[in-house]
Amino acid sequence: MSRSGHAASVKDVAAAAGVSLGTVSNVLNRPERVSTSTRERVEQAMAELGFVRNETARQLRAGSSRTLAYVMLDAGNPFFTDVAHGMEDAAEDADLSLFLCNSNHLPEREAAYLGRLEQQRVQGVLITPIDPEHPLLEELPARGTPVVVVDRTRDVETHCSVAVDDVHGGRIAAEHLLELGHERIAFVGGPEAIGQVRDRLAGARLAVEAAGLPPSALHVLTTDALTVPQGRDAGARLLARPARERPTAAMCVNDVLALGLLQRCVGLGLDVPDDLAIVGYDDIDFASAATVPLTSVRQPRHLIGSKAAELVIDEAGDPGHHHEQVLFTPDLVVRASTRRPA
Amino acid sequence: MSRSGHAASVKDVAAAAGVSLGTVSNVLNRPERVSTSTRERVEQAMAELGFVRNETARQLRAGSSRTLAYVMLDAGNPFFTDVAHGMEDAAEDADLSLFLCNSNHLPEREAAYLGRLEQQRVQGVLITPIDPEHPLLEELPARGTPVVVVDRTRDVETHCSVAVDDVHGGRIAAEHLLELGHERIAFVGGPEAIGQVRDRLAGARLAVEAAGLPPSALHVLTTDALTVPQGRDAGARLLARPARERPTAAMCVNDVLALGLLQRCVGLGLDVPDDLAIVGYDDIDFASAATVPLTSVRQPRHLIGSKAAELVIDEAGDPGHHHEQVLFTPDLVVRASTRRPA
DNA sequence: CCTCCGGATTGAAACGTTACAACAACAGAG
DNA sequence: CTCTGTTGTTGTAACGTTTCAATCCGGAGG
Repeated sequence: MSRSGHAASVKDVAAAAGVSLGTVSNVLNRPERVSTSTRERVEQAMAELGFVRNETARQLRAGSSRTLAYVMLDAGNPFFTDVAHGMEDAAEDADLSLFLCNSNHLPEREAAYLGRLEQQRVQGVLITPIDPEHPLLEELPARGTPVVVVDRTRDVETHCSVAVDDVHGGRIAAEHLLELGHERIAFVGGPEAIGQVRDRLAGARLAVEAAGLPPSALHVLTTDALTVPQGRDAGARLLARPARERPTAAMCVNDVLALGLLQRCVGLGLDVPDDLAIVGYDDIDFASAATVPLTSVRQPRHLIGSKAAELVIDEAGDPGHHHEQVLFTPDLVVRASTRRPA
Repeated sequence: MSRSGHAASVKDVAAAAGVSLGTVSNVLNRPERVSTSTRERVEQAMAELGFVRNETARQLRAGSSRTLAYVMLDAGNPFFTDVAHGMEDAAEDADLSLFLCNSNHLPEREAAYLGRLEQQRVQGVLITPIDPEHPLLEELPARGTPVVVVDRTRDVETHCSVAVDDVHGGRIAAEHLLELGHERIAFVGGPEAIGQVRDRLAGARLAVEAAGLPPSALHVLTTDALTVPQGRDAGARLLARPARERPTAAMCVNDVLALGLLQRCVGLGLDVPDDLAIVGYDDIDFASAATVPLTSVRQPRHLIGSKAAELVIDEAGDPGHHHEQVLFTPDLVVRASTRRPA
């Protein structure tokens, strides 16, 4: 392969092989139409020149690209990387590439990525948006770029979405604690602006009500974010209460939060699960790797991703596509962090 | 914005605004050359038609794209996402987009991504390769696509690399334990095929030697991978030894491994750090969030990423670029998981 | 010997953008 | 009035690929 001047083009290959540029293209795209001898000659020329097809030009001519993109909310959260994993597998099956973009909770960055992706004419965009109401989420599909919303919902006609039933998830987490006999349960999470926080809380309330307990059985401990430090802080606030009226169990909106809570509580001398039972949410790998393995609500992460990718691929390819709102049901994984109250 | 037919092009905008297509291009690229009134007319037409610049065509004409890509080894490992973070920031400063690709330890997927990225003519590729000796890593730069190797090294003339001094990291981890007075230290990690495992072990051996202890003071516990389950397994093997000859401290190649080890040891009734001190490596967020916060070797993750991105940007832009092998020095973060032996 | 056929190959047009030389319009200087 | 700028606008030629109608050629059928 030569490094001379600029990258070799079909024209250069054609010249080197002594054929027309149309023939080179045929070798690339419809090899069966080319005689064996010329094909070999062309292939050799390509190898010698180190020819690399210019996807940009192909795409311009063809109008379509071979890539999907997932704009993720937080690449540092294992939940989202597992979702991305599912997408990758589906993309690979369809012979597409998946590019990951990390908005990292920054609205400007999210908008910038969406803009670039639309300009690049990607086949479709998967996104876990910072704000599901953002107008761009309607504009892209209106202009022809399919968008699938992942792990959020919005009942709107412009796109498909794949999410998980958070009310149900909150409910089964609370039910589990109630069945164990806990009657004072802390709900840890926030801010309430986040849809999942609201939904999971609503589910927990349903469970409390169904168990015939008063709403006050649920002690809401609001946090500023779903992070480890906020979990630690919630732990400190919990411990500040007199033991008599302190909840005997806590359910967290997030495993990450639960890990912070667990750390602080154990650090301050509480026994988990005997003094305080803890339920997390998401079932990230680190939840089962905690010193006291966490009971957690598991979401079908891989499936969320692969289903979302399938939807966006379908929308891009099938003119008769009709939008779909998929809702998966989470389940509970019981581990050592929950037990009957002492 | 109209959704009629196909996406609006500069030509459509020009027609709608009653100007030539060159003028539209000027509005886009050199607005100062256009009179205010025509500019406004063109801008209005663009808004009405929902014009989105076709980056593909721009790029074909310009020859250069506005994107970088990072082919990461394992998007589920927080270390790499933090590195990616640093790259994002540097890319944003240079007004480039960063696409993340997850090879996920699969050689075919890594090769597929490299191929597509080269075809897309990205400005540059950042990669933490599965195998630093892979021939593609030389071919891309030879054909004109800059490649920077991240968190691996290879003394070769074809590319820059950014890595961390693993021998030094292994050394300071071991020194810390030795200074605390530990004389039987387990080294947990593997397989040895991984360069970092070899280097960190070498560093640990240097420290032991410098402390005047025999090489046998270091008990090597080889694992099959750097994962939580492997850490648990190592813990079980450690505990199987009679207490008298059991190491009083362990240093792990990885925090993830260390978390598994911690979990199993505590689960089997050992006190950490009193019965067993543990040092991790990478200082991932979950290391400080563990029930017993982990002492760990910290690498400048963000800096690794931003430096790597700067190098690749420089190589892409500056014809006089000369390759550079950057080596950062890690440091130790002491937390509750290490203490003087009982 | 002419015609026709089918496979192999070619040449030109098109995709949407940008750059650039050329041009128009008009003002002010001489 | 002409000349010289200046300012704004236009038309056209690329960029590298794919597609498709047109052509070429050798051989089979009449």
